[in-house]
Amino acid sequence: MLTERRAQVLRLIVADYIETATPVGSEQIVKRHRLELSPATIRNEMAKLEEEGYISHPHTSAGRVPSDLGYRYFVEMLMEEPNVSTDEQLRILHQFHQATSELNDWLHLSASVLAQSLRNMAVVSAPRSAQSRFKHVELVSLHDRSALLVVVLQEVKVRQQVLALREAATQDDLGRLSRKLNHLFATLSGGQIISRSGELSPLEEQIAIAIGEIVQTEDVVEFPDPHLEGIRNVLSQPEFARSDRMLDILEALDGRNIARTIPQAQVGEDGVIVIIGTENPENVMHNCSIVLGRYGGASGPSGMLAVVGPTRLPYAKAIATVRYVGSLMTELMMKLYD
Amino acid sequence: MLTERRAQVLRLIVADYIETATPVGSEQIVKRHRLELSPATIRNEMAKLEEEGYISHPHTSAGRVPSDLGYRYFVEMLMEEPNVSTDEQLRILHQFHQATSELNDWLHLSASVLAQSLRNMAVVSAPRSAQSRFKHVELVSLHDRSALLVVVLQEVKVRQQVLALREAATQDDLGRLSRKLNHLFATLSGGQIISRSGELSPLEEQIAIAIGEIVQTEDVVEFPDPHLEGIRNVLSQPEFARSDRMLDILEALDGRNIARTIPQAQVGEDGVIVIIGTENPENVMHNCSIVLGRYGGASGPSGMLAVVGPTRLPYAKAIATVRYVGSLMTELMMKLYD
DNA sequence: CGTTAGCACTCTCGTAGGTCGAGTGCTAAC
DNA sequence: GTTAGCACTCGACCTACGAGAGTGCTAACG
Repeated sequence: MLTERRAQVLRLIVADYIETATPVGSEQIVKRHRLELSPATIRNEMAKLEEEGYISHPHTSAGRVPSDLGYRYFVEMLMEEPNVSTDEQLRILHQFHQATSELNDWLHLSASVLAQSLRNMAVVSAPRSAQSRFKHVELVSLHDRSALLVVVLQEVKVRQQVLALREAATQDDLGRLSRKLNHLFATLSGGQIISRSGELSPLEEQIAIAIGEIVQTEDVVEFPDPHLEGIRNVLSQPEFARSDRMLDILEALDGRNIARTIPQAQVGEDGVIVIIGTENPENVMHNCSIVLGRYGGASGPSGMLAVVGPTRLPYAKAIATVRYVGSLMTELMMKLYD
Repeated sequence: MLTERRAQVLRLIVADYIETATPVGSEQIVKRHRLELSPATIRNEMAKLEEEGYISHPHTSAGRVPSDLGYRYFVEMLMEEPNVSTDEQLRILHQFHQATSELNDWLHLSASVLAQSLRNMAVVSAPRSAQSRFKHVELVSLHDRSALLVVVLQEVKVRQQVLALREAATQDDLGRLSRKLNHLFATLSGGQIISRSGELSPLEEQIAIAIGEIVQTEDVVEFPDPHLEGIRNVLSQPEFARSDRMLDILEALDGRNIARTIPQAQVGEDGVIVIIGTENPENVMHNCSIVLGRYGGASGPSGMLAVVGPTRLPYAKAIATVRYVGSLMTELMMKLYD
């Protein structure tokens, strides 16, 4: 536990560093904040803070930089969590009102808003249920032996696939078949659908299995259809000025493998969790932080939204904004799908 | 028109520069290719080539670098266009065989293959018709007053939208309605659908208009759903080593506004066109080249595939590979959708 | 006349040295 | 406990300099 004054010094170091991105020195700190203390005193406090691991030296004669532990302490104990300013709220609301009723559109929009607001990167995943369930199927004839299979899931996701049919079928045949399967499979899970496919005719069985597999794949994907926005914001941060650093980060994100870099921590109903630098098991993320939230009702499908940036992240604003945007998304989802 | 020998010198300069990315000097060139001439002679030829604008000096004492005009001459007159090597063909075919029958999947795959093969960036757009036409609609009830509208277009694209219904309707109502609209609107364009919506009941009209708008938006988009792959390849090229250059390029691509950067040139049936550096009207692309091809049958929906990289692009291989992958895609499309 | 050897010149790049300024840590005094 | 004073450290920036690559020019050669 830090003494009051020491904590304040830490707070100022973190705040200044987040703002300026340059190591902060003892004299700077007293000047900027008109402290009643001399730089020497601050230096003493800094020495203690460093001893305890909250800050560190890039090299002998540079100012101090918060360590991951320092950021953690800041987030946990020092930061006052602001509400999103009214201006900002209006700006965001305004953008949300332009959202169409297409799921992907507004996921994209949310990511975009977050990224812009925080001048960092944002990731938003599509909603996902604990277990996805079948809702509706439709078969559209393409040729006498091929058809487009369109599956709608309970979470209002639409999946599609072209099937080479085992036997020829007209659109009428397919219409009848769809109706039968819709009736038979309503609200079933992928596994259940597959296990019941044996009792059907060969063609029906083929289609049932295809449907079952589609429904099942949804269960495997952790963060479905992640929308990524604002990579450029992150890359233009000074910590990535060196181009090799840039490439490292891009490597981590390029391959749609963001899922790996975002730990599947449990986020409570309205909670937002913060993962700082080395707290992330993934190596490439060791100098990045993540502010992770969720949207969607307590039960039913829910999704993830996150802000990703260098550890020098404006945590307070990020947390508030993630929470705010999350709540807007929840609201919108309720309105549209429930 | 260049003399035979001068053209050969140009050819070597372009080839070497594409390979090594460093300005090529007169002595280097004779050594590497065991020419029977002295460096001095080459220098004379180089001076002429520079005078005529085919190559240039970065500074007084560096080797020569091809200009856009030089690349153009190379592509037009000097390059022997290789077939894709058999190894490469096999590698690509192998990857194509893993494609699922989902349109987006294999667009993605194609982009990925191109990017990997050429170690540059690839863009592949979804197929698009001159005018898109309605094929099938399905309404899935979500609530008594909201429904998911799923529209299938003739090009086997699926579009979706959540609708707040003007009046309450059960799934049965919606099923009947879908069947009616399917019958009524088969193979119509968006405009036609909208113009016929007046004769319908209010609810039907609402839905018809929504469908019409969905179909119409397809006509506006130039390169629908572009799949972008291999940004990292391009960014790790030495010409983008400086991080500000990287950001410039990312800016050009990040915002899904690739369409602007790729001129909508007419690409013939089996043709591949090459856009070199400043030939592109878009400023940001002034030190990039594009090798642009198309896939799809002569009539009916067709799409675009392209390789994008620095002007120092392996043109010969790029053209061959774009052509090859394009033909595979055409084939696959015929098989699946026709 | 085309080709070539010779040579002075130019420009980049890497290295080494030198100064400046910001910041630290320590000591001693208040 | 706080502070002034001070020596010290180290990166950032500038300059100088030599090495290396490459050029352009001139004059000689076949």
